[in-house]
Amino acid sequence: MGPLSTPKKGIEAGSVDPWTPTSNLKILISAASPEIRNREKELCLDPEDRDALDPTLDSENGEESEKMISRKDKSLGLLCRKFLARYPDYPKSALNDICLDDVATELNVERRRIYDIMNVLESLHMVSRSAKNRYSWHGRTKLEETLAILKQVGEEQRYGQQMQQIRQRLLEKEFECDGEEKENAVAAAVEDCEHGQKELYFVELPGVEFKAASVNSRKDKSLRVMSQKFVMLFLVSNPRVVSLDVAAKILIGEDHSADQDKNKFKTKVRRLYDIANVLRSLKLIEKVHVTEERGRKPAFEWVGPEEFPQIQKSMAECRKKSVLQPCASVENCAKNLFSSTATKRSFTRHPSLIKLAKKIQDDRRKINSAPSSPVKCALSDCSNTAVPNKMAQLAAICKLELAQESIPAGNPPAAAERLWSPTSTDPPTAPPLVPQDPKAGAPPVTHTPLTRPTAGSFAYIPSQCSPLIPVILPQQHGGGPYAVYVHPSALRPNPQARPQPTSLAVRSMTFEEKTGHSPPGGYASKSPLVPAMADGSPSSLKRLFSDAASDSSPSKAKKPDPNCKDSSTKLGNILQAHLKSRRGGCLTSRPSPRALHLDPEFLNTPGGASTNQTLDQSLENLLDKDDRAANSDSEAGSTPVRTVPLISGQIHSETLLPAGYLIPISQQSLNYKEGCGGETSKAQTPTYIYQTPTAAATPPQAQEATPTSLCLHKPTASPHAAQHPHRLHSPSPAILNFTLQNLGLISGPGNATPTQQTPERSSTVLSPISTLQQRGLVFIKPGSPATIQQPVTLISVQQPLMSTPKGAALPQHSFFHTPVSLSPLAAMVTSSRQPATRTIYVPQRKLDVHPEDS
DNA sequence: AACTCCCGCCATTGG
DNA sequence: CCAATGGCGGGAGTT
Repeated sequence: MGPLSTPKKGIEAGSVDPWTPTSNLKILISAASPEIRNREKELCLDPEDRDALDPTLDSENGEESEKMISRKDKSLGLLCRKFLARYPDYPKSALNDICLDDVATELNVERRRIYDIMNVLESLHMVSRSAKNRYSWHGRTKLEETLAILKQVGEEQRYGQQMQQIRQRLLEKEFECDGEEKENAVAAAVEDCEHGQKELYFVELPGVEFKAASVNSRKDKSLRVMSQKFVMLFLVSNPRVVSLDVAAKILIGEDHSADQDKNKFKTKVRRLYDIANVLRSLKLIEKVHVTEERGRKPAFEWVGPEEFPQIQKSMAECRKKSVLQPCASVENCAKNLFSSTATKRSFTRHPSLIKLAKKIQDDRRKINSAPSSPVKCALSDCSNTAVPNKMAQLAAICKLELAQESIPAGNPPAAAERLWSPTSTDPPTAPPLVPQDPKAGAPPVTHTPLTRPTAGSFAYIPSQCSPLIPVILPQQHGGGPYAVYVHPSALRPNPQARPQPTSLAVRSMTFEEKTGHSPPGGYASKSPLVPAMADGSPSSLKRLFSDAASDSSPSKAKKPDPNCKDSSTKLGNILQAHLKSRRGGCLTSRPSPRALHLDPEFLNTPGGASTNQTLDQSLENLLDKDDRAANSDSEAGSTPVRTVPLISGQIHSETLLPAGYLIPISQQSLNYKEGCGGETSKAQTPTYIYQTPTAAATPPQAQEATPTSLCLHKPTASPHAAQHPHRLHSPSPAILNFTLQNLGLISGPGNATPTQQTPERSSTVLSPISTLQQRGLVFIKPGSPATIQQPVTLISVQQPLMSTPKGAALPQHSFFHTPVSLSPLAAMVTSSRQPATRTIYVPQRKLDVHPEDS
C-alpha cells in the first residue's frame, strides 16, 4: 500500500498522469475555456473515454501540466468513468474480478479514491467485494433490480414525505430568519421525519451477498449507505430531483445540535458530491439547479431508469410475506458490535453502542431470556456458507420465471414454498404495474397502495420495537428474501412534538440545466399546499397567504386540495366498508397500511374528478384483491396466531447492528422462521420475529422489543403498525378505525384511540386536513412536460411510532395486547413501558452526538 | 462568496 | 503489527 497509496500531489502530477495522446489538446482547450473543456469531457463520456482507457500511458510535462490540469481532470466522476470503461456494462460471466491494486495502478490514482468509487458501485451492486483487495464486477446486470429494491425501501422509509417536510422547514426558515427558529425548525423537521425512521441501512441483493465475512462488519459504512439512501431519494421523489441540501438533511438524520449540525452538514454535502459524481458517471443522475425565490440551489436530477415493473409487482408480493427474521445472518454484521462475550466491541459508527452492549448484557442476565444464539448460528451458517449455492439456484430460477413460483423445494420444502408461493397466489394482487406516470392517471394507483403497505410493515415497526429488528422480505425473483436491519436510532421517539408545518408553502422552482438556461416563466408552477387548518400558527398562515399572493396561479394550487380531500374521504369510506365487511383480524392490518401509503401519485392526479373515480375504483380493486388473498391465506391457517413470542425467545441472539441492512436470507432460515412464526394465516403478513438482543436498547425498557413491545408500537405507529402482522387476534374494528383515523382517511370519532395519540400527533395526524396538507415544491424543468404536482402526504407522517410517552403505553396495551403468551422479556417491557419511552429517547440521541468511544 | 470536491491524514478493521 | 479500509474535513479550484 505504501507505495501506491498516497502519492503526493506534486509527484503524482509530475510523474505520471493518465493522459492520453489527446490530452494535450484537451489541456489546451481547457486552458482556453473551462466550459468548453467540460463540454468536451461530457461528450467524451458516452462513447467511452479515450483517456480513460489508457491512463497509464504518457506522462505529462511536469509543471505545466500540473497547472493546466484542471482539478476536474482528477474528479471522482472522471475517474469512475475511466474505471467503468474497463468493464462491460453487462458482463457475461459474473467472474470479472477486479483487483484494487491493479485498478489503482492503471488509473493512476490513490487507492483511497478507488474505495470511494467502489463503495458507491457496491451500493448499487455493480460490484461486490469478493475478498480483500478484490471485487467482482457485475456491471449493470443487477442495477435495475437494485434500483427497484431501493425504491421500495425508499418508499417504505417515506423519504418522499421526509423530503417534503424538510423542504417545508427550509422554506419556513427562509421566511422567518430567526436563527434559532431556523435551526430548530430544521432540526425538528428532521426529527419528525426521522423518528421512526430507520437509520441507514444497506440493502443487499441476493446474488451479491457479502462474500467475505469481513465485509459484513463494514456494511454500514456510510458512503455505501449514503449512496443507497441518496438514490432512494431520487426514486421516491416525484419530480426526480433532489436538492443537495435536502438530501444532506435527510442523510444526516441523526442529531441536530446546531453547531455540530452545521459541520455535519458540510461533511455530508461533501460526501454527496462524491457520490453524485460517480452516479453521474453512471448516468443515473445529472446536475441541475432548482431555483426558487431564494435563489438557486444545487440539485441533481435522476436520469436513470424510471420503472421497475417486475420489482414493483414482486414487491407487493414480497411485502406481503415479509417476515421478520430472527437472528439470521446478521451475526457477522453484529459480531463487531458485540462479541459473544460482549467484551470486545468496536463500532465503526456507533460507539455509543458499546454502552448498549453492556446494558444488554445486564439485561440479559436479568431477563435471562433465551439463549443468545443457537438459532442464529444455524441461520448464519446457512446463509453465509451452506446456502449460497441454493440461494443462487433459487435466484436463478426465480429470475427465470417470476410468475411461476415453483421453487425448488430443496430443503425447506414447506417453508420455502410458503414464502415464495405467495407470489403465485397473489398474482391478482399485483396487477401489472403500469408505468407509474403520476400524471398518467389511474393505473399507478394500483401499485402504489400495495407496495407501500408492506413496506410499512417491515420497516417501521421493527424499528420501534427494538434497536435492531431484522425483517425478512421474501423476494420474488431476486432469489432471496432480504433482511432488513433497522438501526436503533429509529426508535427514538420524537422529542418534541412539532406542530407540523401546516402552512402551505407555495413555491415555484425552476430547474436549470447546468447549461444554464432557466426555464421559461410559463413553466413556473406552484405546488398547491393544503393549508392546515389544524395549524394555527399565525406565522404559517401569513406565509401562506403571502405566498399565495405572490404566487402566480393560486387557483392551480388550490385545485388539488379539494380533490385530495374528496378522494381521501371516499377512500376512507371504502376502506371502512371493506373493513367492516371483513372481520378477519388479519385484514386489520392491511387497510391501514394502504391508506397510509396512498401516495401522492395516487392521490393527486391532475385529472381531478376522474382521478377520484379512478382512485376509488382502484381502491376497490385492491380491496377485493386483498380479500381474495386474505381468504386464501386464511384458509391455509385459520388462526393467525402469531408465534411471535416463541420466536422472540429463540431469537435472542445478540445481533445488534449499527445499521440495518438488507441481507439475503437463506431458505433455511426462512424455514426456520416459518416454523416458528407459523404464519400461516396470511402470506401477507409477515411474521415478525423479534429478537432483540438484549434489549439492545439503551433503556432497558422499551427496547426490549419483544413481542410485547410490538404492542406498543402499533398504536403509535398506527399506520404501519397496523399492517403489522400482529394479527394476533384483535382485529377489532376499533383498531381499524383507529388506524384509518390516524391516517386521516376517516374522521374518527373524536379521538378515537385518543389515548394513544400524543398531543402533537393528534393534532397532526388526526386532523384530516393536516393529513392532506401537502407541502412540497414543484419543480419545473424546462424541458419537462408540464409541472408535476406534488405529492400529497396523506399522513402526516410522523409516524408516531414511538410515540410519545403518554399515548403509547396504556392504550396500546389494551388494544393490542396480544393474547399470545408473552415472553419474559415482553413482560418486562410491559411493565416498564411508559417510562421507557422517554428514557429511550435520550440515550439514543446521545449516541450519535457523542462519539466518544474507547 | 458560494459551490465543488480533491487530497490525504488518520482512525478502524481484519488478519 | 501491518495493510486494507474508509471517515472526515481542510482548503484549493470553480463559478
